[in-house]
Amino acid sequence: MNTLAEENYLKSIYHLSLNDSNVSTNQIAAALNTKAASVTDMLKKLADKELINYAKYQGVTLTSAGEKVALHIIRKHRLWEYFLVEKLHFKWDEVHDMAEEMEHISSVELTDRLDKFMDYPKHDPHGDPIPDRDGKFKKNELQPITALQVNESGIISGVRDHSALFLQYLEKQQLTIGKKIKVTEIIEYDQSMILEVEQTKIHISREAAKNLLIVI
Amino acid sequence: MNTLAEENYLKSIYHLSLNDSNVSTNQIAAALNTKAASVTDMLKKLADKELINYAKYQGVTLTSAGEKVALHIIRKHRLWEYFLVEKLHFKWDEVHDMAEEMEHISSVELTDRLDKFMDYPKHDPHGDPIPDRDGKFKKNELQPITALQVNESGIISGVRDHSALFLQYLEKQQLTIGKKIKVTEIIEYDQSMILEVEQTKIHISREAAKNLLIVI
DNA sequence: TAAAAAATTTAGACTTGTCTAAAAAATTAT
DNA sequence: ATAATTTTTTAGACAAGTCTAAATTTTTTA
Ligand SMILES: [Mn+2]
Ligand SMILES: [Mn+2]
Ligand SMILES: [Mn+2]
Ligand SMILES: [Mn+2]
Repeated sequence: MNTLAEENYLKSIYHLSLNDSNVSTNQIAAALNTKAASVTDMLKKLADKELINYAKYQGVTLTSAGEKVALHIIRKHRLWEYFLVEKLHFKWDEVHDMAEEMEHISSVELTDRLDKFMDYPKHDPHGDPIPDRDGKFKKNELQPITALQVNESGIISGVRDHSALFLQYLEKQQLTIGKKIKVTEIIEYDQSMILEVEQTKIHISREAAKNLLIVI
Repeated sequence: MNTLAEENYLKSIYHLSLNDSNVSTNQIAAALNTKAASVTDMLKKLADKELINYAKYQGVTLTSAGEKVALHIIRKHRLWEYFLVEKLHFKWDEVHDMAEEMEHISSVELTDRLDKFMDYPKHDPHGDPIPDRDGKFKKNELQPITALQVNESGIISGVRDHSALFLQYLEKQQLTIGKKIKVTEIIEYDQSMILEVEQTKIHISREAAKNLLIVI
């Protein structure tokens, strides 16, 4: 059906589309660790297959066929991440690269049975929503904790940075999905925040705070 | 490390080696549904990587490095087949093609944890032994039921033909792994066999009998 | 609004894995 | 032991996906 490379391009375009409605060649090249010239070549192929809308120099958007493919890959990625953490007991910072391979396993029946086996999880280990077999999911209404004032609270529900380094840092600070946090102080000098999590106080930089998402 | 194509070649060479010590170019081409010329090209690459012993026109054998790679792929193939049948409740004739994709998932840690998750199964759904992480496994001492005389018994433990058609046929006849069978009659005319399985009599052709393996 | 800078595309090349057709080697038959 | 047949390898080509360098277009700056 679609090649591995095509699938990876569609997935990247989907993710980049969440921030910018038109995705540029250079953005895709950066995301996929490749060169702009290679991206241009692939965009022509994807446009021929009517998976993207592409006009030279104008950037791209996914067609609804392309979005469907992208969401199916993302569904598989997140289901396998959930499997790896919940069934095989990997840590949340260990599963992304494995899921990058597993998301390309093609069987739809397998995907649906995996979903059932795990009792239809709604979110992956990083708090990202898992699309159902039709590609539908509830959009997370998450905010960075920098949106909170002193004495306001929220529940940790996602991350903006998925790097192993950040995830490990959060784990060490007990700042994991589902934990309730309260802002006890915002340091005026550098806007860093002091949080209360399960009776302990934790000091995090504004940089980290921007990447930690909560539901209020 | 090794490409998907390289892995498939090594696996085929391993399987063919079980019947013939030296594997020919044409045998590999037939097994992989490709052309002899393509095989020759790949054999040169695998020989350069010291995964096979290859001398022009002489056929090939795996080096011990090559065998190690092949056994690791086969380990993954059989573990995933077991997973698909035991955890996701697929039928034994449905899992092979999915496992052909899943066997290329690279993480060794994932493979070992999957093994543990399923409590270290020794055989896949078709009765084939699952190599451990060092590539070791007990060689099955199986015989086709054609080796039995009238009134002799055995336990169904494997198949020689893995096609969905044969597996579905066996399933329908209740001839599944673990069942005890007794030969009640061998028809002189065509050597077909009448078996007793759980109080019922089943008539199978010699052709089918040759592909059904038992332990005595 | 014209020049400079940045982004994007084109041109041409390379790698992997495949193919067909032709040549060479090995095997089988007479 | 030679001829015929089969097997295997070589030669040359092609598609997918990538790259560098050069050309083109768009955007920014002055
Ligand atoms: Mn991930
Ligand atoms: Mn994730
Ligand atoms: Mn199989
Ligand atoms: Mn099997």
